[in-house]
This record gives sequence, structure tokens and C-alpha cells, in this order.
Amino acid sequence: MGRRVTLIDVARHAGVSRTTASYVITGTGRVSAATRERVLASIDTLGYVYNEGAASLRRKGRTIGVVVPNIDRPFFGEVLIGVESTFTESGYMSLMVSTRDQLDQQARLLRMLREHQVAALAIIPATGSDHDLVDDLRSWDVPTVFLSRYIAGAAEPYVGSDEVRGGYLAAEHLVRAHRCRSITYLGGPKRGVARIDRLDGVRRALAESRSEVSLVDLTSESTVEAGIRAGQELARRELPDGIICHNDSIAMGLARALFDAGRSGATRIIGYDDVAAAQASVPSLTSVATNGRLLGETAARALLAVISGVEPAVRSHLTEPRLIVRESCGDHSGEDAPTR
Amino acid sequence: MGRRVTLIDVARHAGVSRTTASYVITGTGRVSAATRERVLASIDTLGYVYNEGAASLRRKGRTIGVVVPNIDRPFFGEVLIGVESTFTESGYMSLMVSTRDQLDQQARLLRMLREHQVAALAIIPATGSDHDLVDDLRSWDVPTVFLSRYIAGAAEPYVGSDEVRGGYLAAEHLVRAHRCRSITYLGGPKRGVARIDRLDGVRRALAESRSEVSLVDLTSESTVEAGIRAGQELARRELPDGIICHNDSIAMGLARALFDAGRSGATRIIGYDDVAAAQASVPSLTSVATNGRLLGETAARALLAVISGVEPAVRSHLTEPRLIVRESCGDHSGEDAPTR
DNA sequence: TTGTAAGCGTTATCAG
DNA sequence: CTGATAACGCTTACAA
Repeated sequence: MGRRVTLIDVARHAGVSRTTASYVITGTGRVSAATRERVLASIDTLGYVYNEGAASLRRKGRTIGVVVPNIDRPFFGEVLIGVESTFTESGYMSLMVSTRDQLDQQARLLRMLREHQVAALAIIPATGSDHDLVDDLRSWDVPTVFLSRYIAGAAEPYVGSDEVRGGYLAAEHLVRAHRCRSITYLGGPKRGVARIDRLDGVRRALAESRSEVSLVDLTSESTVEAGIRAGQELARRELPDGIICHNDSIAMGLARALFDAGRSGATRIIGYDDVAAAQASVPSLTSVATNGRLLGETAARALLAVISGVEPAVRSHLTEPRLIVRESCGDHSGEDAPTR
Repeated sequence: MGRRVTLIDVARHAGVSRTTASYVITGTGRVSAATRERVLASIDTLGYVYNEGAASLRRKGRTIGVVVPNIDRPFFGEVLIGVESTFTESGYMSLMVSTRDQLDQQARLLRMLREHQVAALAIIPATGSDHDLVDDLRSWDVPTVFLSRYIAGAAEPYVGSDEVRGGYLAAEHLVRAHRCRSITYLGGPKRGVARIDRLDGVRRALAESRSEVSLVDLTSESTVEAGIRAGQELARRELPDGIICHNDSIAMGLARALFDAGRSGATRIIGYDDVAAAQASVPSLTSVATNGRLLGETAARALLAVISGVEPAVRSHLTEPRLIVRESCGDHSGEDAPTR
């Protein structure tokens, strides 16, 4: 197990200076084709591998911090795919951490990322993150983008889907196509911005419809289990005409609970995110598609643009959600009056 | 925007040498309580942040490479949660990359990880990885563990669930509890080791049962869509008594397609991995639970043990899968003869 | 208990 | 086009 092969070894072996060797590796300086060949050959025979860490001591590093609440939530998984693939394609690596949606974890992990000198940061902030987080990141002074969740009242760069529009699309469909007169929004963290914005969109849609529509607002965790519990609860009372769920997991749990209660089809269900499983569920899930992967790619590209100096500051993007209509929101074959 | 604050600044400000400052930060040397306080105070007022990169130039680094085929497959997501949380708890950070299950991508990303001097490597190898990969990693000489997939014929450290046992459990249930006489194994990459092992277990179960049971072996992608297509195909012919799917996504797609064909309940379905959505699907999915999260934690711990010198070599682990019986494999209320 | 000094492997500046 | 030489920020014998 010999010593590590360093640039100096390569240089010696090729009969050039360290500088020249460095030039051919980074492609920076002007080097004659002949010497380049020689150096490349030496690298190969010596089995030299570039030391990114050492290099980062001088130039800017090539690792990027990626902060997510839960890697295993399907939607975040999609986002991560977009982020990671975009970065690695450009030669950057992603230091991914998952906060479990807890503020103390988030603080700890951000500190670690900082110590690792990440060149930029993409963050889906833990629910409850406030201006303290923004201040922290500002003082840190590294290009940052908020992804999928933003901090209320902070004008930081943000890439996400238009939540207001998403809520609007769902509610408008329930009211217009299905003549719903009572709607429940189910799930999500109480004060989450996504939730608030979507409810905003829902209310807007209700206001536009000229009929009286009642709106009930229920919070819950964003899991299948929570959806099941909520469904069991709801099934005991009179069901609303339509239920908009904070995500597809909740929606699937809800649908299952209603099925168990013998009330499948008794209300219209719309999910959110349109994850892969949505089309396979029975009934197949109508859902607001947000294209997490695209979101991730967009965020990554925005960061790369400022890292490479193309842009002076990170640009915000709001993507347009689409409503994917399937079976869970009721019959589309003809009229569809509420079956109260 | 001032210069970076370095250890030297801290030392000066606290009126000690760089060494002493370093000692209090790393907790390495013996420092008087008084000076420690002074240094800590200086760190705080100066806003010093430790430079992990610079430190790694001397001592071993604290980043670990994590290679996955697809971050967004639910099961891998679970595994990643386990890996990541275990590492960050011990102060290590995970450099995660996703190969899209392609060998060339995998090679490229491994090279990048190597240049980043990762202290260890956890890898779910891309399908088709062979001894070349093993050789590459061996020459690299960094503690490595194969996770969830191993390389056929290589005795490298491996943490995964007992696939043979998993296949056995599924088949045994179909044969014993449901008296199935024809079984199909559906999905997975043609020459994947998991697939081969599970089929092995299936055959073992069939051999143990004293009755003639036929086995059909169908490959497919591991997605919901592929499951749907396979289901449409299968529904056209005579269905087997039971179908064991390579994962839950396939199983859900399959169940949906059979439902659409009006043949729900016409066969018994068993999934694999027991992801969160399995319990919510209609019918709820019987599945072989592999506890991906535990797998990830185990692999991470095995690596940490050798990094920290507690163990001389990475230890392999095989975890025991469990069969979670739900509705999709048929009625358990009484007798259950095949309904041919 | 604290300080001195020699690296770690690369990049950047500035002459040749 | 090529080569010295000085950083970069930290760890770690070894000496005091």
C-alpha cells in the first residue's frame, strides 16, 4: 500500500513542473500538445487521482449543500433526483442531509454544511423555519435557494410551484365540474406556507363560483397513516362533497378508510403532487401535479448560474401546477350532482 | 465582506497559539479550563467557523460516499434515511449520488467520489455491475459495503435482507395457506441477484410442498407503469393462482390492471418491500417487509466501526424479512381453494 | 500546559 | 509555453 500519488509525482515522472501538470489537469493554462500527452500518460501509469479537497483550499469548492425534511417522502425524492442529477452533470456533488422536519436538526446540519464549505445551498426548510434561518443564511453569504417551501415574509430566492394556483385548480374543479357545495382541505402542517397559499387559492375559486360553498380546514401529518385516521374520523359524520388533500399519501389513506367504512365514492377526493402510485390506487387518484423533478432541476440550475458567474443573484421561479383528473373526484360521464 | 476568519485569528484574539486553539476545537490536547473559555469566547465573537476541508488535508476526512440507483424509488428512499441519519449523527456527511442504474454513470460518479476523498463508501450497485466494479473499489482501498445488492461471486462485505428467505416466505404462504398450484414471479431485472435469490427461495418452498406447483418467471421494469402493462397482458390469459411481485410498485400496478379487467380477486398478489402505500391500496397489499431503514443504519454502522478502528474489516449482515399478510393474497377467513 | 514548525496537495502569481 | 514560490487553513510531533 504505497503512498498517495500526488501531482508532484506526476510532474516528476513526466519531467515537467508541478504547475504544468496542474495546467493539463484543469485545462487552464496553455500547454503544448506534446507535454500534455506525456503528462496524461504519467497520470495513467501512476494511477494518480485528483484531490478535490486540496484543490478546494485554493479555489472555490465543488460541493453543494442540499437540505430536505425527509428523503423518503416520494415528492421530495423526485425533487432530489432533479437537484442531484443537474449538479453532478456539471461536476458538482451534493451533500444531502435530512432534517426530519425538525428545527434543531436543521440548525445542526446547516452548521456542518457550512464547515464543509459548500459552494451553494438548496434548502427545503423544516416547517416552522422563520426569519432566524434567513438571517443565519444571509450572514453565511453563500448562494442559496429555497425549494418548494419559502419563509413567510422573506424575499429570498425561491423555486416552487404556484401553490395558490394549485389550490385554485383543485377547488375550481370540484365546484364547477362536480357542483360541490361543501369542501374540506385535509392535512399539512398548521402554519405551513404551502397550506396557507393553497387555501387561499381554494377560497378564490369558491368566491368566483356564484354559489354558497362551505370550507372546512383540517390539519394532519402528511402520511398514509394520518390519512387513514382522518378518514375514519370523517366517515363517522356527514361527509363533505369534496376533499382536497395536502398530498397523495394522505389522499390514499383517506380513500382506503372510506372504503373500509363502506363509503367509497361518497365524496370526491383530490390529492396533491401526483406521485407514481396515484394512478394505480383504486379509485385512481385525481391529483395536482407539481413535477418535483423539474423543480429540483430548476433550483439547481439557478444556483449553478450564480456560482459560475453567469447571473449576479439567484433567480426565483414559480412553476405552474396541473390538475390530473382521474376517478377519485367522481364521475365525469355525465351530470354529477352531490349525492347527499 | 471581510476576510474569512481563521484559526490564527482566533488564536491571536484569545492570546494563545494556533495549536492551543486547535486543541480546544478538536478536544484533542489538554488545555486549562481558563484558556478553553477564552478561546471559545473568541470563536464566538469572531464568528469563526471550522474549515473541515482544510482539516481533511491532514487527518482523515469526514464525508462518506453513498451510491444509489434511484433516489426516488421508495425503498431506496427508506434505505437512504437510515444511512444518512446514522452518519450525520456521528458527525459524518453523506455525499449522495444516483446512478440511474446505469454502469457508465456509476463509473463516472465513483470517480468523482474518489476525487472527493470519501472516507468510506456504501453502494447499492447498478444492475449489471460485475467484478470490474469490485476490482475498481479494491484498488481504491477505502472501506466499502455493498448495500441491498451484492455482486455475484464476490465475497465483499454486504448488508442486505435475506432474499432467498423472502422468496420462500411468499411462496410458502401461497402454497400452504392458499393451496396455490401455479405461481408467477413478476418483475425485476433479468439477471439481478435479488431476483435470482428470491426465485431460489420460491423453488425451495415449492419443493417442500408435496404437491405439483408450476412456476412462471416474468421480468419487467420495477415501476407502477410496468406493473400495469404486465397486468393487462396477464389478464388476457388464464391467471396463475398466485403472483409474487418484485416490489410493491409493480404489485400495485398489477392489482390496478386486474381491477380494470374486472378480475380483481381472481388471483393472489404478494408485493415486496412493504412501503407505506401498501396498506392503503385496495386491496391492501400483502408484502415481504425488508425494513430498508434498518438496512441503511446497519450498513452505516458497519462502516463507522471500521473507520473509527473498532473493527478491522467491514462486517456483513443479513437481515430477516417478514411477511405482512393483508388482503391482496386472498381470503383468510376460512378455506381458500383456488377458484379456477 | 503551551508554542514551534513542518507538512497535507493544490492553485495562482509572476518571472523566465 | 514552463517553472519557482508563496499561499490556502489546519493538525501534530516535538520541544519548551
